[in-house]
Amino acid sequence: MKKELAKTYSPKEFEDRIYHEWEEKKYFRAEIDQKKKPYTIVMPPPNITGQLHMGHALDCTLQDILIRFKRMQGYCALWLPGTDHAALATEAKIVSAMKEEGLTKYDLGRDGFMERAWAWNDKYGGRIKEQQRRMGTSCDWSRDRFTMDEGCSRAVQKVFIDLYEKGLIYRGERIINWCPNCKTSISDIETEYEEQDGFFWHINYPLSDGSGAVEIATTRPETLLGDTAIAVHPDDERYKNIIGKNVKLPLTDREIPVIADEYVDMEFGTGVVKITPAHDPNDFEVGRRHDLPIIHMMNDDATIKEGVGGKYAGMDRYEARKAMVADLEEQGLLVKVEPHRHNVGTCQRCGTTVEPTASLQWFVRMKELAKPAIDVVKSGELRFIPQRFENSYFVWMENIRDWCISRQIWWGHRIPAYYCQNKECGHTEITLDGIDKCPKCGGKMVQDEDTLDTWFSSALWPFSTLGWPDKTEDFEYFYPTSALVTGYDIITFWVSRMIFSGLEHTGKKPFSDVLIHGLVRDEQGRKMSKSLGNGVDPLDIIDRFGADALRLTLVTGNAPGNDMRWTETKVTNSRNFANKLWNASRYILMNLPEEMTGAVLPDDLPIEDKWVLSLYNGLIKTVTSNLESYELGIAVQNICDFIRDIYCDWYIELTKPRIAQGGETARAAQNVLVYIMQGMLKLLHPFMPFITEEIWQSMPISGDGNRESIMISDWPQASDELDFPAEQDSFGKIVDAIGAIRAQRSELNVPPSRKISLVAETSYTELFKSAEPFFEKLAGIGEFTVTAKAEDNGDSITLVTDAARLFIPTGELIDKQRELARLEKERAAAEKDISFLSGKLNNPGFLAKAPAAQIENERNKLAKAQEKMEKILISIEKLK
RNA sequence: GGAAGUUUAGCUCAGCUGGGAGAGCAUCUGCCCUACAAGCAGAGGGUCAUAGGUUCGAGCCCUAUAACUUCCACCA
Repeated sequence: MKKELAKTYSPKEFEDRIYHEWEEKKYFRAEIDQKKKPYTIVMPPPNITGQLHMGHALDCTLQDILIRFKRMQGYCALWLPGTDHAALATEAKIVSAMKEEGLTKYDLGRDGFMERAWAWNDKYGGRIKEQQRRMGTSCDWSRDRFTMDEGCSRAVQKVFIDLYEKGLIYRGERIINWCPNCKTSISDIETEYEEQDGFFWHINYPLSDGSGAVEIATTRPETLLGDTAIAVHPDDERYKNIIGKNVKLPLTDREIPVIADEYVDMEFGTGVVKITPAHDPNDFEVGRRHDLPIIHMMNDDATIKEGVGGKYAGMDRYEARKAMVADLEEQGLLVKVEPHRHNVGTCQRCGTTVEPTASLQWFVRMKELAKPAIDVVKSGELRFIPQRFENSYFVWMENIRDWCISRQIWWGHRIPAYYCQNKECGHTEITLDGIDKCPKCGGKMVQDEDTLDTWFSSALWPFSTLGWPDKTEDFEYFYPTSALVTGYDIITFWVSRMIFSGLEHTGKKPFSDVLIHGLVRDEQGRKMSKSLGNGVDPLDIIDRFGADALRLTLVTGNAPGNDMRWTETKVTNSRNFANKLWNASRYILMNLPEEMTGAVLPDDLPIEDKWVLSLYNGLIKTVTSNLESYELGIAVQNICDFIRDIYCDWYIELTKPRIAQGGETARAAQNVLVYIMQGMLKLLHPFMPFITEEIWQSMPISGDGNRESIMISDWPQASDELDFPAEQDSFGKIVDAIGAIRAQRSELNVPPSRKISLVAETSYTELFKSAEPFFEKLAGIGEFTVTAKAEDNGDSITLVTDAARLFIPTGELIDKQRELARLEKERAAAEKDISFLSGKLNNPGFLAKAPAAQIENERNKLAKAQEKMEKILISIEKLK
């Protein structure tokens, strides 16, 4: 029912209220309807450690736009929300919170710690959902999921077992990245390399036969405790004679062999490499080829191990390095120290320098899984928007290495592997049900202590959330999902893993389109980060400007995959636009008759109504196609431009005289005003859901829109009945003429309050005559004459459009020179046009090869330019 | 070392498959015209990074160059 709009736009007054209404009325719920087509988006689950930041706000906005658009288009639209347990990130937070109480996780034990972790989830898991509600997210909260809830956990276990049975998961000793602070393995992509200044220590390893020493160069001298060989290139003439000999390993009493391996680069360093299989990936491979022993020389906290470390045992790795270098120097084995800049791997979570370590871990064999995941994108069945991101996806997938999925932490899905404690037997059993007795030997079975990489569960998100592995109704109906919206920063972590997991476990791609967005940066283009303190809090922006303004800001002028800079003036602009729309609506409502119940377009409409309807019809087509091709920024630009420039600045102003006049003509205008307003609100609704709903509910709504909420109204359809190309073109001539007069008035500093006379000479006399009220109202014309042939006495200012010559009599003598100069400028401009266009049309190549429509178009432009030129020339002649 | 992106008005950025360069902000001018000064009407401002090429026609396609950004790999 119609209700009053508040005097000023203050989103605080209605945003929360409207959201609750929507939620109460269950508009967000996707009820399966076999008559409708499904449209599904699964939300990238935010971490339970987090709170809403600009990245989420952007992510949220884009998804909400798509889902609201599709819902209005008549799809059964499901947006499925949820949260991620974020294994290591969360555990680290809990551990550090406990530290303040003076507790470690070992004080609590595994069960006690898990209790805390679940309590943490209860406390913080819900927070971000409240924040998302404030953004206006229309997701189906009844289907809310968590990566560690029962269903998702079951999917994880099932996948683990399936992969194991297919031989795609194995346990083995490999070099992994070990974080000595988090005390867990991390995967390759969780390791971030940063360039650091370091040194090259040149150390002499004495030959055991006393025939001299071999100089090696290393950046990590402490690892020599784990050396089990030194290597040279087999073709290296310098060292051929020492291959097979032994060297004395400094600071120890061990002797190790000199081996030959092609891995060694003769050009680099001294051409001799120390081989530490336990602490370097390449050395590990060399060690395997040469069957070298693996000596672990560090504990899990990166202190030197008892037993191998001698006097250095117990020291931290850097402390040991210092001590060892000092000792080497003392023994005369240190040849030299060179500064050296190199890349050092650090832990993505805590920044600690990782220690590559040979360790017994679980891995997913990736080669086989990667292939179909590459093919599905290559074939175009699954696409990235923008497409360029497919490139890095391919590069990563094609060079993929096995994925280390076991983590030495407690918060996560525990690996369903059980090991027989009987050393003779050593049987491994993978099972969903706990098992304590070995099926082979009857010995005691103990479950693997480790949990799974957090991405192992998020990789299953598109189907685990829909009930898989059960063939639920949801899964059957909504899967595969339609679009995935996420930032380019997690394509490898997440998107790629969902793709191969979906294909492997469900036999189908998990989604069709991946819409990639960029990062929201600060005003100086820096990443928003906690350490810099340059983050902008979306909630603060919502408090001050409203969620609609925030959303509009995030989507305006942004193209897929591109970063954007955050500035507050952008939000002010968005808020100003909202205010504009608000006031336009208020104006319309103020002038509507009480009894009006809906907008009905009369059969017989004046030209300006047809003009605006025709433009509006074009807008529907453009915006719909923009949205369908993920051009969200362009779509919203088009909508806003129309609302501001066409609807407010022109059409409302055009109808004011009619409204004031009252009667039939006013009634028609009111109907058109409301009709288009409804349509604009619908088009804008996905972008600015709150304000459009608030206005919608205050409007007299009829027809298909006679519903209680814009959210569930139908998306506007372009139609031939709204298409008036002739009127659109004709009225364009009036708009041109008024524009020309306004510009001239402004140039001459004629105040808007002062009426001027106008004589219009045109062949469109009827058209111009009928437009008199517009000239009066919008161009400040007092006396208005339209004629097919004007008496040109040379005492008027003459404006020329391609449809008319417009004379503004000055009353007194005009400055002939100045007027001539102005006309001369116009003539030059017209001449430039003509020469450009006729040049084009005289070009045989253009005529032969350009499409016919293009040629026709250029011909029309030329004809108009020539008409205009004729008029200008006449005026110049008269003036002279 | 490999790859991708960016370079367009003073600033922030659009510009879909090639058809005479756009928006917002900022600047300047004039306006409180009963929806809106969070506004209205105008104006100025660009060799589309550089050099070649393809084409009837290039901001857009190709090649090279420069600067900046990012991702991947990682030689001890």
